[in-house]
Amino acid sequence: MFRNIVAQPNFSVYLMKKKEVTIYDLAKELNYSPSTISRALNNHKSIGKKTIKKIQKTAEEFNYRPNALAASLRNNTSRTIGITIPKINHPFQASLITGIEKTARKAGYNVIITQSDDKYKNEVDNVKALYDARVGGLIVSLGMETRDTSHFDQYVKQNIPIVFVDRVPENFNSYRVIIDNHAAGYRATKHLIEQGCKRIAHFAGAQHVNVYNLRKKGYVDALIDSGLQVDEELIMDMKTLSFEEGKKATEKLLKLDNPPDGIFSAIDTAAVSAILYAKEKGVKIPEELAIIGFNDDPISRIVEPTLSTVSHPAQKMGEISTKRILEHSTRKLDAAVSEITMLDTEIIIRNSSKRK
Amino acid sequence: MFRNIVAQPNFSVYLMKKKEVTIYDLAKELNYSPSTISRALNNHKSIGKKTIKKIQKTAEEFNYRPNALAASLRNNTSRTIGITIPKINHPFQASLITGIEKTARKAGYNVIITQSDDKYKNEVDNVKALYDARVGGLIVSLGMETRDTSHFDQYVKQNIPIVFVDRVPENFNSYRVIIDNHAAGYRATKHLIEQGCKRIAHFAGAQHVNVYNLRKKGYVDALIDSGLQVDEELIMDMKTLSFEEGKKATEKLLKLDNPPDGIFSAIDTAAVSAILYAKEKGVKIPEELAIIGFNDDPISRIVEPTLSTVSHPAQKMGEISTKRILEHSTRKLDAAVSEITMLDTEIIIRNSSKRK
DNA sequence: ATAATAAATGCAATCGATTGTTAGCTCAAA
DNA sequence: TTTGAGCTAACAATCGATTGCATTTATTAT
Repeated sequence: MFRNIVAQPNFSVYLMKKKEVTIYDLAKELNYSPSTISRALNNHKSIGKKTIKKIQKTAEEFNYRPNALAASLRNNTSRTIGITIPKINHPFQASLITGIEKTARKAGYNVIITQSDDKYKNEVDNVKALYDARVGGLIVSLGMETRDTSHFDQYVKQNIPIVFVDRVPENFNSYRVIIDNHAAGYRATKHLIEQGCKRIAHFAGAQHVNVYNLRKKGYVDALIDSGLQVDEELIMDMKTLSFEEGKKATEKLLKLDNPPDGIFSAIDTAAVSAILYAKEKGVKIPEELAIIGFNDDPISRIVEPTLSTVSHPAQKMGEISTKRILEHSTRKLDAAVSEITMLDTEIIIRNSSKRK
Repeated sequence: MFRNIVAQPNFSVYLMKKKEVTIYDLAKELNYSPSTISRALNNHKSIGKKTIKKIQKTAEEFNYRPNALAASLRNNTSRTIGITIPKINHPFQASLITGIEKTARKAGYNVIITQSDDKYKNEVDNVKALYDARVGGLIVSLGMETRDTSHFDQYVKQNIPIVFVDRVPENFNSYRVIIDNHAAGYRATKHLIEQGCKRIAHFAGAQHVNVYNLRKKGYVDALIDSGLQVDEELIMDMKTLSFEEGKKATEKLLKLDNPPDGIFSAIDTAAVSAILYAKEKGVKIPEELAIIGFNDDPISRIVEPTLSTVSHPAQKMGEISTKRILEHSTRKLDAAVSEITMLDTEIIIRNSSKRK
């Protein structure tokens, strides 16, 4: 499987960690008290300008690096934000993290990341581990299995802000950063109708998850408002909206006596899968079957025909979530605040649905 | 842009953090000393069985959660791994992180993530910030701009293990987890030759970055070994191997008097871009132009024709990197060890290069 | 020159968990 | 009854930075 090459040049002495430089060392060196060193390094106003200069210069010479653990312990607040999301290597979530990390770092915060893999137990464990690390705030996108949210209670008790993003709980006072899934689902469906679709199928996700539930509601409402029938036969329930599930669903749909002429998929992956399978079966897209997805994943631009979709401002959501946490300490709110930020989505019309 | 809805139910009392439960509280409650509580919670052998039971039960009842900051401070080692990579939202790197996080969490470690965005300054800042957080180990994939590695010296001095992964420095004693880029480049090129290509172009990345340098060397060596000419005109130097760069390069190549009949791209993105552009220009793939990429990104399976590529065991690399760090404390090595783990790659032959 | 004010610095406790050393206790064998 | 093995558990120092309060020094006004 792989080769290993080991070389070990020198022993013993190096095994001991060298004593690190602390403010006490600097204090001794410069004949100041540790308090003065500490204040000088933090540019405290009660310390003289030249003193600050001198101390900071020496600190640099000595390669002094503050111990954030000690500071956090003393202050009882750490400049760390915890994240719990289902999967890091999904385009939407990776972008979400990117936005969080960038914003946090600018503010001098570190980000600890955990992934639940959509398992409830993992989520609970992660939330505990982040608490143990005494994060200053928590950003969460719920796992598929999560129905109970009591694992977050301890944060509220300690007034540690929680921001739920995208996949959020129904009943939990906290910050929320979401998109208008209902409106997005409505518009995506409406778009297909405008392109002349009369029988539109829907690839639906797990219905206890807010985003999938609302996208479906939007779909249903758009049909009703347009005077089209809602046909349960055309609503394909899926667990993960994966490539495989998308294929199976498309297969089923195409076999119907009265197959659909449009598909709104709650996730791009399944939509792309539908395109590929339908093409394989000789169905013309978009003429015979118009398709629209959700997320604007990279594959949606590459598939042929390119996939129409709903874009989800992932990085922006991460950025706003982080800002909520950074602001929290400034504002006089407790963690049980219920503040919802709803971002706009954008329908991106590409070739998989453009008939005119 | 977005709507905000704020509701604030209750004030004052909740603003103060409630005092957290500590081992001292448990000690008082149970009439034990804090030392006993601490040892009991850690299942120390010198504490009686029933005592441990009783203490752990009470801890649970009181919702006690250990303060990892305090423990780390005292022990001078934190169960935290720091990561510095260029970009989180790139498929390869997202998978790398996934592998790291999973392995670390199984061992009870947290993962702090930072991204350099391929900027040297960011990388330096991040490496410092992670040091300040007193991580127990560091996993790094170097940014494009990095040529000097002195920002890692402090880790070596403190015997904090560093694992470089994928994009690694030339001269720095540490752990390294890499793939055999030379062999991969060689085999990819050889594959095109076997398919009958006589004039093979190469999309090359920045040559001071080990992975791109070696892929190119592999390409050149394969040509030479097969008695083909190395034509500098066919080697396209690119900064980021992006979609746009791929397109421009393909444009240039197709305009040559004697255009290539094969392309080996050091990254999938540029390869996909080449496919799309060449198709648009009426060039038949793979008949007139065979293409192979590198990374096995999701888009490589979706593009038409599907892209042949070299798969990079990203999660596995993350897993192994993490294990190196976890093992480090166990083994009697200092951080200046030089241990290289080289993983195999796999050539995946899809339609963009299969002529026979 | 002197009192009064402002500026600069130091003292010592604190955050929560860990651990080497010491001390108390139980039980059994002699 | 005595003694020591074997358990249990406590004391107190430690990790490094922070900060309210006290104290010293410098500066200004009168």
